[in-house]
Formats: sequence, structure tokens, C-alpha cells
Amino acid sequence: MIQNLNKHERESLHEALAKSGQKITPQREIVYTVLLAQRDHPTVDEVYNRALETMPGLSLATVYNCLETFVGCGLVRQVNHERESTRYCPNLAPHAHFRDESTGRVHDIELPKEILDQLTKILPANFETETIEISFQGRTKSSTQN
Amino acid sequence: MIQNLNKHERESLHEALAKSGQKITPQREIVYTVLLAQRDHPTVDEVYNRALETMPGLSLATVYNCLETFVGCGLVRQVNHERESTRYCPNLAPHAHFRDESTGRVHDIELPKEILDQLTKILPANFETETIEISFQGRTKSSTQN
DNA sequence: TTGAGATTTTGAATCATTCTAAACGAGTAA
DNA sequence: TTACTCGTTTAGAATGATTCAAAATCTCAA
Ligand SMILES: [Mn+2]
Ligand SMILES: [Mn+2]
Ligand SMILES: [Zn+2]
Ligand SMILES: [Zn+2]
Repeated sequence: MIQNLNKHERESLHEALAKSGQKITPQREIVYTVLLAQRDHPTVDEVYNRALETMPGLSLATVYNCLETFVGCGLVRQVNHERESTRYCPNLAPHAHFRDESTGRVHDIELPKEILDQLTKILPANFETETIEISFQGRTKSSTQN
Repeated sequence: MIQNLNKHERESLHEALAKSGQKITPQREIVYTVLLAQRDHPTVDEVYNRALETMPGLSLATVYNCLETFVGCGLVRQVNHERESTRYCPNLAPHAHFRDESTGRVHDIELPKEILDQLTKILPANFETETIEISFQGRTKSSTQN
């Protein structure tokens, strides 16, 4: 089963929501809990099915709503690969994503600040960046499968 | 109107198709011509509408087919941003994309080889990359609008 | 306790993309 | 010429993730 949010986690949820004038609700709390519990970049349906175990009446639309809210207040990032279902990531550190094409799994890749800096430097002077997304596609060699 | 392919362009089209055992057809030639004529990363619908001016009977399904064929033989790249329609890019040089959020336009950003090299170095040893995608979102300041 | 405003819920609508099956066309063998 | 093969194109239906609309619930300040 899924642990509750600890004090610090509930704090950042509350703070992020409050900052954009929104409330903590049981549904939002559970959806956020699901995201933190297993950091495998779940799709909406995966979040929905995991959350159902804790709150059987929850609706899919609400999961869409909650996730959209979280993205809107900067608590969570969307991760898109090709045309697949959007995935969600609560890791707020700057990082890239690696999608293993044989398993479909998405891994976080830590992103050195210096690379981000270099990247913004390749832009023409009048281009102002708000976000940068970096995604790798490939395979992970066996051995100790990550 | 749209120029025909020049000798070199028709050559790379023929070669790329032949390499994967496929033929040049009038439809493929026109779709490829449309892509080269205006390098603004058109969507399928945009390609379709531009191609219709030259070949009125062309079907949308065929445009999907042709573009998929081109992607499959490495002639063209798909460009995805968020959940929007897929766009297509015939620029084979390594490059990133910048999406201007106020206009929706997508610009090519030249990508120094050294940055690509550095990027592959941040991966764990057992991660084998096949593709890297880098995309910026932001705005272009006015003045001489690019 | 009440009313306003936010949130959730259900089910329908959207729409880019994919699928299906029939028509077509170029090339080849008979 | 004719018939056959196989890849391609076409029209239209199906799919499926996401969004929308409207009614039901909830929250919370007054
Ligand atoms: Mn692909
Ligand atoms: Mn967005
Ligand atoms: Zn992530
Ligand atoms: Zn491009």
C-alpha cells in the first residue's frame, strides 16, 4: 500500500497550491501521494489505477484535473515521448529523461547545471527560454538491469 | 507555387527509399517537395493542404503514409511538442528545436557536436543512446522577428 | 446556517492518428 | 496482349488519449 505524505511533503503540496489560490483536497492529496510513492513516471491511467486502491470512488477526470493543477503550480512535470500517453514526474531537480525502448520505462538523468548553461548559449540573442526538455531514447544493457 | 526537386534532392529521395526497398511515387515526390519548399516544420494537415495545390486528388492517409515512410528511412524527423500535432523536419543535421509559445512557430537551433558528446557522457554506463531530442520553449523578442 | 465559489463526477465530444479493405498501377511472366 | 504480383493509394471507419459540459458535492468565510 501507499504511505501518507510526511510533514514536509504535505507542506510543499499545500504551499504550491496556496500560491496559486487552490485548496488541498483528499483527491489531490492522494494523487500527489501516488506520484511520490513510485517514481516511475506513470501515465494518467497508471496514477488512476494506483489511486483507486486508496479511494475507490475517484474518477479519471479528477486525476486529469489534479495532475493539470500540479503542473500548473510547478509541483510536477509532464513528460512526453513521441505520441505516447503523457507521463508525470514529481522530481523538481533539473533532469533529463531516458526512455528505454525495449521496456518502455523512463529514467531520470541528472543534468549538470553547466550543460544547461551551455545549451542556453547556443540560442540566438533574441530567443528567451522558459523551459528546456532533453530526452534520450535507447536501450539499457542487461547486467544489473536498472 | 512549389519548385520541383532538383537533381540532388531527387537523388537523396530515391536513395533513401531504395535503401529500404521502396519506390519513388508521384505522391512521395510531392510530399517531399512540400517539406523542402518551406522549412517551417509543418503538421500533417499543413503538408496535406500545401500538396493539394499540386495534386488535387491526394488523400490525407497518403500524406500520413509518405511521412511515415520518410521517417522510417531516415529522410525526415518527427518533431513533437507537448500534445500538439506532430510536425515534420527534413533537416538532417543534428539540431535542437525552439518553439515560440506566442506564435507556435518552431525554429531549428544548430547543435554543436561537443554538446552532444557531453550529453551522452552524463548517462550511466549501461545506457545506450539511439536518439537525443532537445527542445526549448519560450518566446522570441520582437525587433527583427526571426 | 447559508451562499458563493471551487472541486469532483459522469458521460459525451474532440480530433490526431491508425486501421481496414477495396481500388490502382507498374512491372513481369506467360 | 493478358494475367499476376506486390507495393501503394484511397475513403471511410475505428481508436484512444484528452478535453468539455453540466450537474452534484464540497469547503469555508461570513
Ligand atoms: Mn519512432
Ligand atoms: Mn504547457
Ligand atoms: Zn523525471
Ligand atoms: Zn528541425
